Amino acid sequence: MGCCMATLPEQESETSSSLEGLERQIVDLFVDGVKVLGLPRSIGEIYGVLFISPAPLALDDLVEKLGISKGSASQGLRALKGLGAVREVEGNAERRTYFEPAVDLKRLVGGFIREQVRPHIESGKKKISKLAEAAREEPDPERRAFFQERVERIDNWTRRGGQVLPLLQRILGE
Amino acid sequence: MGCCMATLPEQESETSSSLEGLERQIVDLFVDGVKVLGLPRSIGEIYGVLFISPAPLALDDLVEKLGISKGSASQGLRALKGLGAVREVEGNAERRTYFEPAVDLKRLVGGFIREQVRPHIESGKKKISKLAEAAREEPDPERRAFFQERVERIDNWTRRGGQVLPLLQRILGE
DNA sequence: GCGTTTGTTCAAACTTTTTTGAACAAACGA
DNA sequence: TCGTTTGTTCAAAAAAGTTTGAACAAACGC
Repeated sequence: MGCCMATLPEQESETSSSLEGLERQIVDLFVDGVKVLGLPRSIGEIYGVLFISPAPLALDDLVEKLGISKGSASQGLRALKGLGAVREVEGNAERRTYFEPAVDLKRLVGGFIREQVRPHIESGKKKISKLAEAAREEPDPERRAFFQERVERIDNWTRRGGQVLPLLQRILGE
Repeated sequence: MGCCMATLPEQESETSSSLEGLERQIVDLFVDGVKVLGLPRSIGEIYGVLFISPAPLALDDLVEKLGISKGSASQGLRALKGLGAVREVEGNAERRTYFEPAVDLKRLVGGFIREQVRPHIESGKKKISKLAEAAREEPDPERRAFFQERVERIDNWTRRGGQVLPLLQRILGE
């Protein structure tokens, strides 16, 4: 795609963001959304602007629309790419790269699980096996039984968690 | 971004706490766990100590074991009660109140969804209906169609999210 | 009443996370 | 080659979030 589409000369710049009604509302919604997921506000802002933009946007568009620094925009885009929530638009002749949002829930949820959830489950598994070992070493038999029951319970939790994730993705994927 | 990229720093907590091996490991595990859920570390510490304690504990026990302030312990317990993750032990003759952890996953997940997830979904619904209205007011027909498609998509996401939650609870409840 | 124990509150101190912005590098055309 | 455009990096500043601790209140026994 050539340049910046039909929407045109964007009114006055300056003084932070130049978002108009609907855009502002969408951005706020996504900011809330990513906060719930424990991600920084700039991630929500960037995704929001891309989500409601009729055409792909470049880094500088985000800087201007949101009134954030280039550094923020760059890092935010990197994170969103990592989550699979944003992709670079292929095959535009220009030098600068344009981005568009991934908009299907399956992909978004999948990326979040892959990047934010799985790593914690993995590292948790290691810790749990160390726990089981520690519990076995308790000398008092009554306390040992109690500890082992508790460790076993945690182990069950993570096992069930691991089962739920693929199911979740399947359901959301339709 | 404390959250967006790969693995965690795995910090050991260190303070004037009197936790011994297994307790320490459990507490660290829960600290990591609640961090993933976006809750403060003291919540994880308190729940962890209660979880691995063979007998209920009172506020001052937590203060001593964890080396945290009374204020932290008080606030942490309040939050955990709100989540349904901890309950007061009934019918002990003493003046001080003792606490024990809720240990079934269904209850824990249910509390988290009720306290941390649902409120956001609710407030999101209101925002979405405002969004739909704003989209309808776009004069340009092409842009209007695009905006409406996007708003509709968000609406679908939340609808599906709302469907998944009870399902999740049912699966984890066994 | 008084002193003690138990727990809560909330402003200030502290900690952690996020954002900024200036320096840098790479790609391109002239 | 050089100047311009585009984007990245990272130390430091700012913002956000958490914990502390001293003041306060409530419940109890004496």
